Amino acid sequence: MKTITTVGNSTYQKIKHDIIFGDLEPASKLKLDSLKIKYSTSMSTLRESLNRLASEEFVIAEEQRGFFVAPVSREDLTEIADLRVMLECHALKLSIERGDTDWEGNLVAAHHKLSLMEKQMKIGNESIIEDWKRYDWEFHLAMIAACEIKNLLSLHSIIYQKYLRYQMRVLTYRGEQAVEEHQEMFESAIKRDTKVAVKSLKEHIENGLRHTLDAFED
Amino acid sequence: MKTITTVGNSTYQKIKHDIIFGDLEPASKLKLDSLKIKYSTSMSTLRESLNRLASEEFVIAEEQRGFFVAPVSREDLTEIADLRVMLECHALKLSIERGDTDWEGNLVAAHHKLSLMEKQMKIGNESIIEDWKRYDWEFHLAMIAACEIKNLLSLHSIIYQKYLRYQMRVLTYRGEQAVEEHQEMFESAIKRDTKVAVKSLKEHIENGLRHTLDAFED
DNA sequence: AAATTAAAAAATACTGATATTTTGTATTAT
DNA sequence: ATAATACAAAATATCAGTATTTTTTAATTT
Repeated sequence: MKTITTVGNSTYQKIKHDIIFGDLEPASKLKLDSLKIKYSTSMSTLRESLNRLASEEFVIAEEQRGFFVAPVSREDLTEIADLRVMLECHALKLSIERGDTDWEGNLVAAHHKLSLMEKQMKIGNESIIEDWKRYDWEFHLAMIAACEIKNLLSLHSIIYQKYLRYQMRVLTYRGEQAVEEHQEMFESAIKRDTKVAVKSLKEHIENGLRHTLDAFED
Repeated sequence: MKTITTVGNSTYQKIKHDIIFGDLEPASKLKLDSLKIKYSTSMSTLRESLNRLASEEFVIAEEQRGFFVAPVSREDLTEIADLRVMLECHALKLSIERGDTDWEGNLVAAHHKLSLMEKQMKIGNESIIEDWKRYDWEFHLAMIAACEIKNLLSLHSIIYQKYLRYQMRVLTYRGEQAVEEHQEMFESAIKRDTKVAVKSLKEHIENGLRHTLDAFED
């Protein structure tokens, strides 16, 4: 992404990325002086970014004691997954009911791109994990995009990213099963079979949760 | 509330209060120089607060163009109410299943205090609107407090406050009906009748939405 | 030796000032 | 008259430095 933006915004995105992809260790102290150097920005700009992240709870702010990366735990992961089921299933139901031709087109494209990535993952190309995860996000977003509820989509986006952090921690590929689940969700969405689509999505997330919990180390 | 806190945090709370209670007009420009004076704080501290509020979407931040109070609309209100139904009903179901003696005790207390306030409102004491709304919040929170899902409670808290802003805009008392709805929710929760409690809560919010939409001026 | 106190070092919270960017206004060209 | 351009004013984004608060370290007392 090469879009020009403010220093504050790009710092925010970089730190968030580093939290999600594990470069910043959960529960670790975020020392302002070090971060100032690492992200080459000034104190106030850095603090603005950290305040935004604290609102979304990627960062914990303790008054007069500074900032910490949000800790991880099995309970938190389980909560996040349950919320994702609730938000994403609700959005999916509405999206299938309301989706028009453009929605279908974008969904077909997103699914196709995700499939290509999954084929790469299958043959063991581990260098594309970040790309793969981006296409996974774009597919899930394309599924629910037509729900037309801005407030729901923005909550979902945050929850999805928190879920992603846990996936990145265990970094094991669920393989053929996840591929089949994506395929089933996709086909039933196109067929406008809301019931099957929602059921598949719920199982997809719950299977992912079990898989991630199994690999999760306290 | 007299708890000592940082300048940043109290500024954040004051601005949020002023947005919710309508002192800061929806969609209006938040000029940094004026706010700096109004809330007697410095630029960076002010900007930290605005960044937090922007994350929660009480404020809209446009890059290089500054900050605006989040606009209001009928669509937004409807979205907020629907989300509140989804989040709060889910939390209530779990809370009733998991609630212990302490939960019951706190709930009884919260309901009692809300009832007292509602009696005051009934006899036309309009000076206590902020207190009344605080007790309404404390009652709804006490209902769902035992759900034990931190992530759910924090999302709900933001959505509730957004809903509250709309209520404060129309500022008309729904009267006896809302009182009865609170009573029914309360009694069925104590009886651990999840089905009735959840149904009452859903109707309570939906009735409130209709009432607020009717009084809402574009 | 353990606990308490006091001084120091380190880190955070905050302020005032500078540098960019945007917005509004007037001038010129079509 | 309308559109495009250039200039001036206003506002935002950023930086560097000061003031508090917290944490660490060491000394003192019980």
